[in-house]
Amino acid sequence: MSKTKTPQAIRGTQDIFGPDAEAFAFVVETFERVRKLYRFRRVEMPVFEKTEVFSRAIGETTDVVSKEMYSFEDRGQESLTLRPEFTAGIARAFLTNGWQQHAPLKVGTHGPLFRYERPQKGRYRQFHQIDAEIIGAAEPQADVELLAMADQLLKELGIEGVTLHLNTLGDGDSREAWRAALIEYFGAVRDELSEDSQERLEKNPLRILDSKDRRDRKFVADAPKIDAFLSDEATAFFDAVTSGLDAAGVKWTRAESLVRGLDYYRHTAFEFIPDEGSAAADALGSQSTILGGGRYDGLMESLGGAPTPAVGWAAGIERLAMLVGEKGEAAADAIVVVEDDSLMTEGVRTLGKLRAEGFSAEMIASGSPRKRFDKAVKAGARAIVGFSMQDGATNVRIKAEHDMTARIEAVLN
RNA sequence: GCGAUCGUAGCUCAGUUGGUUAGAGCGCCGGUUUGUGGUACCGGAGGUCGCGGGUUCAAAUCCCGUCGGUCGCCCCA
Repeated sequence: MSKTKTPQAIRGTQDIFGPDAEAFAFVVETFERVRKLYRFRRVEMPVFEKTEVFSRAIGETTDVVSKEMYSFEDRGQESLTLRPEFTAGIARAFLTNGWQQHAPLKVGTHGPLFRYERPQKGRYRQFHQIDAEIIGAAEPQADVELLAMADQLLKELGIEGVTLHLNTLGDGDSREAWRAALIEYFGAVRDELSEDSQERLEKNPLRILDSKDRRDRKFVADAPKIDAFLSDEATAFFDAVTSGLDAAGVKWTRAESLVRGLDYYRHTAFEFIPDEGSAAADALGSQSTILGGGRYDGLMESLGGAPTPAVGWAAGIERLAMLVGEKGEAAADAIVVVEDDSLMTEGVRTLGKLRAEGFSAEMIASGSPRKRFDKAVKAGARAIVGFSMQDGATNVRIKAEHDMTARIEAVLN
């Protein structure tokens, strides 16, 4: 006789339950409410796409594409990939569904994403994001609206001690010129850089700017600044974004070394980051960004579409949930206690009536009859309806908060 | 991919330099007690000490491997 082994959950996945699940739901519900406030339309996207959707949109050389994707061949020998982010799929949908007709299109969504990474605090292999995008809007006003929405969301979630870090990467030409200057600057001191940054020099020199290594940091301060390479248009665009944010009452701070990891970003780049020493920073460990995004004017072309300006952001639901505090499960409006099994029918009938009247209700009718009422008391419902037998007659007892007693009686009669 | 650390009942943990049948609290189930109520007492179920090797007369305890958790690097939300 061999015992069947219980399969383990896959590494980096979570079974979210109890207070964590409540916090998760609170984040999603708040996002949905704010989304409607800002008139973003809801979209539901596929969880997987052709691999090229991501490899072309995000960039072959990025870590996400080169070593973190869950890719597989389906039965038709097509290479598919579990979405590591939302933006690429939404861009693909915009092109393949003719959503150009709705431009400027504001959409929001949320759901699971997949990245093959080493799990740690606030980082999972299947994780969840909320996501907002404005597609087909070249105006800086779009950036402002998107950021105002993010800012309000965080406020409504009750998250404090978080600041919007804002930067511009300029247009394509500005970005390339800056990149070349950075390679030249850091290349001159190559041997003094950290091993990681020597590698970044080849692959993604912008990344050296936010290296945590002390050996790199002393050079970062004097590195070429993007501002010196911005075209007049790019400067004007960024000015319009910042003055718009001020007008909208969104606090921000300039972060000259803020860059984004994915290739498609242009102009505005931003992250909401907990302030140093804040409770939020402690709660998040080394995962500092809770919401990040930017403008991705070049993305549509990489997918074979017409040039289409767009901005978007995404935020990790798990990370936000860690910051919203304990969310207890709500107590039941009523608990029906059947203290004698012969009264089960009465109990079931009453339970149905209560629920039909909009009371959240559950029944306790198992275990030791004498302990059932105590269980209900412990569960902390707003009202308890007890059915018991006394001298051969049915006895109904209601223990409830003041106004509840009358309301429950009204339902029972 | 790299590094650190941990893995004993459902949960939180104890288990002395390796040495009888591995323990506690909480929770769960049952009984008694109380009786308009979250009481107290008694009893019970529940563990191949993550898994696999090794050392030893003897391993929860030491060694190796592996899987998993946690935290950090990288990367990112």
